[in-house]
Parts: sequence; structure tokens; C-alpha cells
Amino acid sequence: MLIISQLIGIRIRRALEEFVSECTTLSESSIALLDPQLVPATKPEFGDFQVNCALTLAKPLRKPPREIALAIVEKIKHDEQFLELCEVPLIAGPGFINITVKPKCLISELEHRLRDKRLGVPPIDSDRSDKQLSRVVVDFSSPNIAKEMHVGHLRSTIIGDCLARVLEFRGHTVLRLNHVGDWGTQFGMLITHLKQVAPLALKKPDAVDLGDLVDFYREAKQRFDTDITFQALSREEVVKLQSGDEISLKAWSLLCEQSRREFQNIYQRLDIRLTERGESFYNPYLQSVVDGLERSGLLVVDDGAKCVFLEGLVGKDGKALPVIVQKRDGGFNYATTDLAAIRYRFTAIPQGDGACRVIYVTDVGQSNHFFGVFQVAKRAGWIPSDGSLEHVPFGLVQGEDGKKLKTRSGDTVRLRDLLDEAIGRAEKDLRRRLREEGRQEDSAFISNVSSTVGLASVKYADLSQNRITNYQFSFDRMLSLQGNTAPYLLYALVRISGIYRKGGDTDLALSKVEFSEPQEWVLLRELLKFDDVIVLVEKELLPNRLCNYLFELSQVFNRFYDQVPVLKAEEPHRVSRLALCRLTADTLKLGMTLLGIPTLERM
RNA sequence: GGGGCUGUAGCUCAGUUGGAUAGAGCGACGGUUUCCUAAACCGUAGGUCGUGGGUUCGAGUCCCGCCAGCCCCGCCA
Repeated sequence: MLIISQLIGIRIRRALEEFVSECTTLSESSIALLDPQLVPATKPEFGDFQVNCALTLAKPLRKPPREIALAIVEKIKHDEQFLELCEVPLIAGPGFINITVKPKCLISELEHRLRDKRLGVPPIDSDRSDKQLSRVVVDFSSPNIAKEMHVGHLRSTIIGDCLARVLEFRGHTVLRLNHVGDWGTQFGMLITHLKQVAPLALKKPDAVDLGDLVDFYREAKQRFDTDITFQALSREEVVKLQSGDEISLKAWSLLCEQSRREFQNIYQRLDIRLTERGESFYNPYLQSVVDGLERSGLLVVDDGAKCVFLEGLVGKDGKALPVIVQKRDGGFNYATTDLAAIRYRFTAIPQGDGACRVIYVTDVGQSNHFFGVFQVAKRAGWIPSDGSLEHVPFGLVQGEDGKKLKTRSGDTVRLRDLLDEAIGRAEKDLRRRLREEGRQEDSAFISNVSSTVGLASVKYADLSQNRITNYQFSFDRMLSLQGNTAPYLLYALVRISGIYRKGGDTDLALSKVEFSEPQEWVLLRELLKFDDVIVLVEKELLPNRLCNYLFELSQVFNRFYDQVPVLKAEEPHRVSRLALCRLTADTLKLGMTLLGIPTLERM
């Protein structure tokens, strides 16, 4: 009810302005008094909206809050435009003004949404001030080349995709960037090690498989940490690579190609689209980052390393903490790359991405890093005045023991294994149900439902939690058929599909819409909240708000379904209820699509 | 030592610029099916919102102290 609430807000504000100007002369300070504080009602019995300003105004106006509320209501109840939309407001408690939207307004909203593919969510183009924000970079997933994707990439991938979908739906041009780790010290290590133990892997595509590569990586890392000679060789190798040595580059590109195919496999299963643009992309821009910082006078050479000292962050010794942009050995590091990336992304097309909002979806452990890098970028003047740079952090994935999720043998969990297990468990559940209910389904049905339910459960479990807190991973909970889970939501949709299969009309004679049951009104009001929720998610970048809404909606629908017959109802109730069913289905489907979750007709 | 995040029911978690009696789900206990998929619905029990102060008409929410857990802290990303 975005539009309705905006209109109500305007009318209330008008009444408020009139009232305040009668009490006092409008000064600078009293402008601040003019916010009606219109918010959705906290409880259904309070109506649709509530106005809280009477309580805040009591002190500055030196009047009791109820008196203020009464005066506002007196004015608003003669406002014809307001009365078109709402009943005469009621005053409750210490001075709340409760507002109820008229039934005919709600019904006309319903009719409008049934014809509107966007279900009432405005595209940004309709609001000119948003236009400049239309290019958005979402940096997410970002696995490392020569490693397999593991559970650590799960949240970034799923949350990032969801945020990108919401932003795209709102009409932004979104660049979904996969900032893969395809550069830096780790390649020096790996290539040096491979040269010694498996030189073929660097010359011939797929000479070793990715699993072996991961083992080699682990070995290389261990040698790097313990063997000084190896460390030196690795550093040399990085320098060779960064200076464009042909043999090193060839080896590097073979490794990248091999990992890339593996990543793509996972992204396809999850239905996630990403543009790969690894760290190496910014290689040509690294030197100019250092030069730029030098010119702006921010650069300090400390112990041989070129760095920028941060404001507001102090280390152990009481000295400011540095961001190192060029190491003692002349090499660049991740801070340099991130700075180059920020600069490139904000630079106008065609020299850069022309973005106005850049979003990083990474774990909360990188907060310090981004704090530093963002500050340096700001002080260097690389962020346009209307540009927004946001770190969207998320917590750790933990096992049910509350510790970082590991396999039984203590290894990190591979993403493909995790997805396979979710699907496997979903299939077991489904087969048990089919047996218990004596249903017969072919193998295509079983495999489609299992894989949809399994993947949906993994995604939904992650998205439905406030991303900032650590997330306790549990197959049992996410696949559970009850509660705030993907199967529960999918089931609500399946019930609606059932109604249509059993003879629900799809072309609705909307002129006859009429409601008689409280459950119908509750459902309609819930449906009309959708546009608010999407706009909120876009602003706050919290997908769990959308999940909570879809869960609420499913609960409300299930109550309705349970207590109110649809197909057997007399007209005009039948067509009215079918209209509610269709809008519920449309809303759930669109909501799930924005979460990156496909839906089912039957399950 | 410094910084970040977290602390809400037995468990997992919600809680929109501070608003009315703090909410779900799971688990527990009890009930509902000649009817559109019961993978559902209804009910009961369960709370000093870590803790102590402060701000104010009003604090789970804002400020300060303390306690506990996790993470980060110069050349890895």
C-alpha cells in the first residue's frame, strides 16, 4: 500500500501543518515538528496505519497529547481527499491516531494488482530522483581460482544474488561482479609447487583434476609457511606473473580455465548469473592507485612498504593502522586491488563502470579491511559525492555444535556436496511421503521436486536469517516441512495450484468482488504489504525481511484455505476468493523469484 | 591492549526513523480430516529482552560502564 500510505501521509501532514501554525509561529525548529510519524499499525486491531506525532508534540506545544490528536482528527475528518481513502480516524491510548483504510479502496487495490505484473512495486524510473542511482555494482560470491567452492562461499553467493534480483526488479542496471581470487601470492605458491611436483599441470589443460589441485594448493601453502627458500621462490614467481612472464601466464590461465568450469557448474545449479571479473582485471590500474595516493599526499613509506595511515583506528602501539598498497618487495596486495576496483567502478563509462552504488557482499570478518579501504578511497576523492559504497556483511556458517561448519573428518564442506546432500534428503522425504500416501509419480517428477525443494531449502534457510548474525546450518531444520522454511512456502503455492486444477477460473469477473469473512480481509491486507517490503529490502539490503513477509503471507493464506471454502462457495464469494488465491500465488511466485527460488505446481 | 559483531522462551531466530499488553517456528502437551494436497489448521504452557546506570511522556531498540561468546588487528584475501 505504498501509494495509499503516501497519500495518507500528505493529508495528515497538511492537517498537522495547519494545527501547528495555529498554535505557534513556524520557526526553523518547528519545521521538525511536522513529521506525522505515520507508520503501519503495530496490531491489526489498531487498523492499517497509526500516527504517533501527537505524543512527540506534547512537550513543545505544551498541550496534552490526546488534545493534539483530537485537533488533528478534527481537521482531517473534514478532508474529502482523506475520506475517500480512509474511515474517520480513532484516537487510542495516550494519543495514538489509528487509521483504517476503506474496504472499497482495498478492493480496488486488489483489482489493480491482478492486472499489474509488478504487483504494485513501482519501478525507479517513475521517480526521477532515483534515476541517477540506476547503475549498481553488486560484488558477490568471489571464490578463489584453483580452489573448490566451499561452504564459505554459500552466503555471499545466495545473498548477493538475491540483492541483485531485487535491485534489478526495481529497475536498476545491476553489474553482478564475481571478483574471483585469480591473482596474488597464492598463485606464486601454487605455480612454484606445481613446477616441482606436477609440471604437466601447467602445460596441458586438465592434466590433473580440481580435487588434486586443491591438495597441491594445500601442500604449497604449508611449504610457504615453513620453508623460507620456497617463500622466496614463490614471491619471485608472483613478480614474474605480474610482469607478464609468458610461461607463468600460460600456467595461470590453465588453472583459471579449469576452476571456472567448476564454478559455472555450481552457478548453473543455483540459477545464478555472474560476470567474472577477477582481481587480475585491475592489474593495469594498480600502479596508478599508488601514484594517485602519492599525488594526493596520503602515501607514507613505512618500513619499506607504501601505505596510508588511517584516521580513527589505532593499533597496539598507539600508532595509526596502515593500509598497505605496495609491499616492501614491490608487489601489490589486495588493498591495492580493492582500491583500483572502487576507482574503476565509480569512473564514468567507458573508462569505468559508471556505478553510483557499489555493494560488497562478504563476511563480517572483512569489516576492518573495508573500513580502511573505503576510508582511503574517500580521502583520495575517488567516490563521487552522490556515490554510495556499502559493505554488506554477513556472519559465519556454523554447524549445529555452534562452531564453524566442517565435515565429520574436519575438512571444509564442499558446496557441491552440501547441495547434493540437501537434494538427497529432500528426495528421501518425498519418497517416504509418496509411499505413505500411496501416490505414484514418475522419476522425472521425483527428481525435479527433490532438486527444487533441496536447493530452495538451502537458499531459503540462509536468506531467512538476518544476515549479520552467525548462521547455524541444519539440514533437518531447513528441510523441515513446518515452520519458516522453503517447503512450507512451496506448499502454500501447491495448494493454490490444486484449486486451479480442480476447476478454478482464471479469468475473473472482477466487478463482483465482495468479501464476507474476516480471513479474507486479513489475507487481502497481507497481500497489499508486498510493495512496501520490496522497497524496504532494496533500501536495507536485508533479504530476511522478504522471507518473513512471505512466511507470514503463507501462514495467513493457510488459515484462509483451512477455514474458507473457495470452489464450493456461492457467487460472488467464489470469484472473490479465487481473486485472492490468484494474487497470493502471484505474490508468492514473484517473492520467491526475487529470492532466487523457483516454485512448483505439485510436490 | 585496540577494534568489529553478537547476547531476546528449553532450542533456532524475528522485532522498520524509540511507541500501545515483547513475537514466530521447532520441541512439549491437547484438539481438528465424508471437503480445493493434513507437508495443513486451532489451542495450552513457556520471558528480569546478558548485566548495571543514563537519556524521556515512553527503551529490546539510543548513550555510557561491566560480563560472556565469535571474528579481525603491516606487507594472505
